[in-house]
Amino acid sequence: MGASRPTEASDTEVVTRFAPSPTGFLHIGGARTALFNYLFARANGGQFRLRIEDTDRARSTEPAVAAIIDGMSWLDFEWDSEIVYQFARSARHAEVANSLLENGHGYRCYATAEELETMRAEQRAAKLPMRYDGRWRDRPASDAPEEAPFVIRLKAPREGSVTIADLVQGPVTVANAELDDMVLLRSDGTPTYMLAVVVDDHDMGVTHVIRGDDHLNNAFRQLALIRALGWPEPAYAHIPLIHGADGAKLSKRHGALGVDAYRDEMGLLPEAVENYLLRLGWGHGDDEIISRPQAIEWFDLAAVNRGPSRFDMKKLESVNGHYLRAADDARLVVLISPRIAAELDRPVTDGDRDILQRSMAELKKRASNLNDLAMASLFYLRSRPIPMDDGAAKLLAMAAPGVLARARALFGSVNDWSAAALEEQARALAEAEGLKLGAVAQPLRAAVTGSAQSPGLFEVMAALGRDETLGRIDDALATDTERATA
RNA sequence: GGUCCCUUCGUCUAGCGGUCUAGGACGUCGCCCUUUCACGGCGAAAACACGGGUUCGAUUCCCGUAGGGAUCACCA
Repeated sequence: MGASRPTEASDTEVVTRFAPSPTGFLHIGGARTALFNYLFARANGGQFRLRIEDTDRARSTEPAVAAIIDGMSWLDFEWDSEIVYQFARSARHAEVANSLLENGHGYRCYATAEELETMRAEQRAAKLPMRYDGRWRDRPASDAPEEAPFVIRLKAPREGSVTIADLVQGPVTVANAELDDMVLLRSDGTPTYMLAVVVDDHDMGVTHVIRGDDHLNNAFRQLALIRALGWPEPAYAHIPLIHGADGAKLSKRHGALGVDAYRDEMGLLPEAVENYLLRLGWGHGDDEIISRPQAIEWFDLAAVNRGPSRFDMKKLESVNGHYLRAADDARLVVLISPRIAAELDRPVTDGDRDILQRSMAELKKRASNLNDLAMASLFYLRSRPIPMDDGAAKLLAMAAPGVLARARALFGSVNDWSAAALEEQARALAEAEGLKLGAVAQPLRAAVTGSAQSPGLFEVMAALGRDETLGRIDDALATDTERATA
């Protein structure tokens, strides 16, 4: 791969990147980092690139790479150019480290791991900050033990300080004395993360590094490397991390889930997750529901809050409910079909899809996620006799004697099987019986839907059709008789 | 512990010296709509962490305190 650059960016074009390490799924915090990078690039007419940081061979896995790409695709964060795999570029990383040896900004360090551990233990005991003491920094090459393994360290400046004009955090200054000479190339010749990011960002033409603020401290070390190399400095934007509801950091070990879980297990829509993530740590006046194009127009790094924000599932669900109601009915039918098939333990037929499609407008108002939507849709598709839940059984038991039977007789003679006509009949019956409409409708709802809650009863009856509706009422009547005679 | 960052309703946020008796959203609680449940509508309770400055005037600027977070590897 050598010094070739995957894509050469022009001097003025904005280039951002999302650089996850494939050690697990794409978690929610990573998704937000990706979103901000994506939005910033698009807002500035620049490029958004994806880099897989797989230099940690022990922890990187192929399925994780697939999961990240899958998550990015689901969220529709389209990246430009090809994906850069960091491990494949290790020769170039080594080349850069060696060039530092030549220009005097790097040096070989022969300290062993045990030696360094002893050094740290002493520092710890003396309550001193734990830093590499630079023991090989100025030693002549003649001191080098023969055939001994060594690492290449950066000869970082020890005087003065560095200030980063962070686009989110504002100016942040750290004294060089706080930083030690970091390892760039390990003794086995592989690059460290610090070296790899700097080289890859440079070679990819990255102009704006937008990442979690857990990297803020790293930025100073990376800047020192960039300066030693004489390369142009990117702009930095360190966005705060997302915390769990308990205020603790949301990590893979602590409650963070992959975006696939939000999709599959929680039944959320990608546009809802995106909207929620956008509003977490960023705001635009009182706006809550913000479309992708609108976000691209409005998004700016300066408005990103500096403190971490807590993840609130309730609000995410609410935003999802909004997008669910706005979603196309046919799309929702497709999305809930697999869930329904699993629940019913049979394939979803064209007829099923047809009735779901016709009922979706009402169904989706009652759900805030696809799981609930699927569950609420089930009663349309169950075969007779449909199961009664407790609420339904209670309604049936408490119904005025004979109303259900008289309603059955009445509907049996109805010719116009439309919601409006059915309602008219029911109202007439209620009036004749001296009952409120609810006293007639509720037992009917129980019989027809098996539940005490459902979309509008007459719409349901119309969607179910005459035969199915009448059959279900008959089933309820039959069990009622059985109970009476038992 | 060192260094760095942060601090407005329970949560996400608006606010960028006077318009703040602090606005919106989620959640919570009422009411309305209504054949149930939702949706929708209306309304309520709910916050500027604390202490000093600066200023005619601080939620807004500065400094402390407290609290929270990040980071200190031949991991990324």
